[in-house]
Amino acid sequence: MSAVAAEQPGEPSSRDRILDAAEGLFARRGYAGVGLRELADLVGLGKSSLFHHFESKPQLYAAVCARILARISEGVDRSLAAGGSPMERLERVVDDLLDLLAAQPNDARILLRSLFEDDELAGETREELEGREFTARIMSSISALLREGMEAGQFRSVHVPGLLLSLIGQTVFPFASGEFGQEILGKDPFDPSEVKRRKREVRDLLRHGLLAPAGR
Amino acid sequence: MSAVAAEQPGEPSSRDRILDAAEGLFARRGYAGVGLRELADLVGLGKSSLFHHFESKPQLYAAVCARILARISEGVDRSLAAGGSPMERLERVVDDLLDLLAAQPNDARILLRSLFEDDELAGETREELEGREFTARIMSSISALLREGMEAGQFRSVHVPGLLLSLIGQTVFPFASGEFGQEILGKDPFDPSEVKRRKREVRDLLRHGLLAPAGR
DNA sequence: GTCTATAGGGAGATAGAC
DNA sequence: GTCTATCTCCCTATAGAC
Repeated sequence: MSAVAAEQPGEPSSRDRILDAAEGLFARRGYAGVGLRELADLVGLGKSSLFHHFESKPQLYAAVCARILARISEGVDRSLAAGGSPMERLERVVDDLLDLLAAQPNDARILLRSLFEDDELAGETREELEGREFTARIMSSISALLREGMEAGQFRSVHVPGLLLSLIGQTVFPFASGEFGQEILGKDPFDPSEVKRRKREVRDLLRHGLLAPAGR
Repeated sequence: MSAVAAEQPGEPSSRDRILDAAEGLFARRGYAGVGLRELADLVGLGKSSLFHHFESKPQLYAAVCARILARISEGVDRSLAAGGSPMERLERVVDDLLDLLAAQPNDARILLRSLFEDDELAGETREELEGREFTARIMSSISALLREGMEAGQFRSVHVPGLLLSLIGQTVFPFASGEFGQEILGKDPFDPSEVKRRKREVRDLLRHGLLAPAGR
């Protein structure tokens, strides 16, 4: 079903507990800021045991990123499957993505952080290739949707790649902005009422910024 | 004139050369990913000499951030000073900010990265307080502009803090997205033609997403 | 699959000569 | 204002017992 092995609900494997803990640490302090000693302590293992589950620190980081991208890619696939007009599908993708980012507080930060670390991940490990595939899949799905909406005349003519970056900035960034976002908003960006508000904001900007004049 | 001491053009001081080099390194690898040894080598100094100019690594980092925020704050002040309708001023602020981020390739990354490092900078150094003041000044200026536009009836009714985060996502994020942005766009986000395109994109989204129906 | 022990190196920071 | 030398600590990773 998924590229990540299916797991029965029960007690999570050591591998999964390591991934969970690493995700939180990497989100807070970034790749270089996390020590394997700290991670091992958090999981309740000896430091060396980590190397039984992952070859190296870069590979562990890539696995954390790949798992997040897999979640998002599957979410986007699900959101797009339900059908509807291009605008209906786009709004559903955005809504569901915001719900997903709100439910997984580490995702937005790790995603943005990973974009900034061009250097670290220069390898060709399985996890890294997986992550790149998921990214490509997500981007091409949404690009296709935008092009379809333009061809159907529902969207005005826009530069698709540019709009993709704008959308990421509007959806992912607020959940990664941490204390800054909290201070600006006056409340936690992850608060359900704030998530709802953001959905409305993005939707309004899309409707008035994307719909062709004929559609208004 | 400015909170940062005025400097004659001539050969830059050691302090400035350290700040310049540190800015580039922090942008590429983040706070924890940069070693002072590497920084010292890059500047052409011994590692210990850095401590003559800065008390500690966190303070150096805060100084780098404060300098960037000072540049942006001054830019925003200048952009707002010229007058015009709220929409004209908002568009000018955005245009000038995009020009500034394009001209200073490290700024966007360091700004976003610094938002993610809630932990590291818990201190109360002069540099850090300065940075927070600049941030507050920038945010309150733009917030006031948005509120003025709403009260004047030129902007539709929006949630000001939420729109602030959206604007940051649309303007700052693309310049921080590095190789990812380059791959999506098919060209360097810092390329003049792409900067021009982004100005147009943000402006179009603002015009069609912000203007009150009566203004259309 | 987890552990202890350790290798080999780099980190931030300080002391004190020049 | 820059240097060399050094302190102490932590890092990733490996070896090998259990």
